[in-house]
Amino acid sequence: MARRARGTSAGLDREQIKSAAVALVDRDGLECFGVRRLAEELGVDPMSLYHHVKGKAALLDVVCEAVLAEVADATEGAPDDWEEIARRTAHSYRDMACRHPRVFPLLATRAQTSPVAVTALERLVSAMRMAGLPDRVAADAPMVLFGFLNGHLLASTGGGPEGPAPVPEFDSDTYPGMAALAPRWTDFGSAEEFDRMLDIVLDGIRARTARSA
Amino acid sequence: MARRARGTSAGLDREQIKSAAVALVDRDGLECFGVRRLAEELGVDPMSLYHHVKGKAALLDVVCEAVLAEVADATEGAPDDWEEIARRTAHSYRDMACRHPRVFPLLATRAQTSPVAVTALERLVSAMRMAGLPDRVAADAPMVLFGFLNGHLLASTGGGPEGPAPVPEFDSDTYPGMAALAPRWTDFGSAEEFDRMLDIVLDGIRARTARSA
DNA sequence: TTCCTAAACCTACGGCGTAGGTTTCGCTGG
DNA sequence: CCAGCGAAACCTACGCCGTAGGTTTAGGAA
Repeated sequence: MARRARGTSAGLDREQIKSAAVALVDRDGLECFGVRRLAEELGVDPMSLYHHVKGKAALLDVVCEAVLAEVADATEGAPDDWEEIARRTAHSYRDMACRHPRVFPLLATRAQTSPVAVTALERLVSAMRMAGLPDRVAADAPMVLFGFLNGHLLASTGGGPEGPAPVPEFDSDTYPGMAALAPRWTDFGSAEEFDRMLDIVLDGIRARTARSA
Repeated sequence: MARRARGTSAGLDREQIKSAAVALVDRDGLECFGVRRLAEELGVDPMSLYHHVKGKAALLDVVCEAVLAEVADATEGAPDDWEEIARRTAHSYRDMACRHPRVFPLLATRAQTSPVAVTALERLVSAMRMAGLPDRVAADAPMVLFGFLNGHLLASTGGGPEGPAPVPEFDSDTYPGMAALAPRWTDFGSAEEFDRMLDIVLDGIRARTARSA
């Protein structure tokens, strides 16, 4: 890397740092991510980054914020059907996870209270209440949904673009049930599997609504 | 720490290392965990650990294995009702997560193919098939269940014994639905909330079973 | 023109994981 | 009884890491 004279501007700004950070995590993973690596990527002294971002933790926050923003407008112009909104949100969230499998563990681990996350929740929650779902269900449902989404996508993206580890074989003597079902798991991580599971979760919300009515 | 002469035995063994590692992560968290720290805790040279465990990654594997073993015999002597098995497994899993909130992110992030995990799954899956659930549902259901468990417990333990961050307040103008439901979220992370959500998931599995019949 | 500030760079520190080498204890075969 | 050998410990050293604190300079404000 060509060195820069001391007072010379490197033209750094937050936006540039943000996209470089996302690209770096996408390419090399969280393990390798660091201030020095990112600085090298940008052709800049590591310490220069501290003028724009507080430190490594703040950099990771920025990365989260960036990928979460991609999922923001999933329900733009959708009907007011809460189930349709839930489906679109879930799909949009999954698409993001597939685009950034190495960033996703960061999202699932941290509590999401950023405006974009809250806005998406608000859209879903208000549609549910509008449809007459009891508050109890409308409050629990999004938690179940995002619990499932985070857990499943964490497993099915496997923290990398190689996708999840293939389901192993099971000894049919000690694990007869597992061995019998193994063929059903060959599509682990696929869109079809995701849709089936999402159906189960939404079925649950609907059933719970019916019960409490 | 008192130094030991070079050939003197420190009486290290895998079991001792394992429990010390779990205790260290429980106390100080994953961030601070490291070979040197653990060695200091054991009153031992860092390099001595390498005689028993391959390295840091293997240490974390050992920690996972240890806490997962705690959840092994949750369904000992349970009836063959798949729903009861699912409930017991879920509760036992949650108890473990609450006991080791700082270890849990490790579990949720890695694919679980260890014998104890497979055994627990086998118990659930075979009960489902015995009860006449279609293979399609019996295959999907555990994935939904553990997806939900991992995602929700990750969020509700918040990676530390302080529990999750309290749900923030919402501006009732921009987020009317969220603001209205906020009182319902004050028990976030509680056992009651967990049971309600588990009910929703099990409702979903039951509903899906009914539909495919 | 002069000065100030923002943004860059440089140096240095303590901590990390771990590769490779050295020392000593305790067992075991002769 | 003792030679030798392997296991288990220790020590040194290397190259990373995050970042605190200091220095330099370009460019705008007075």
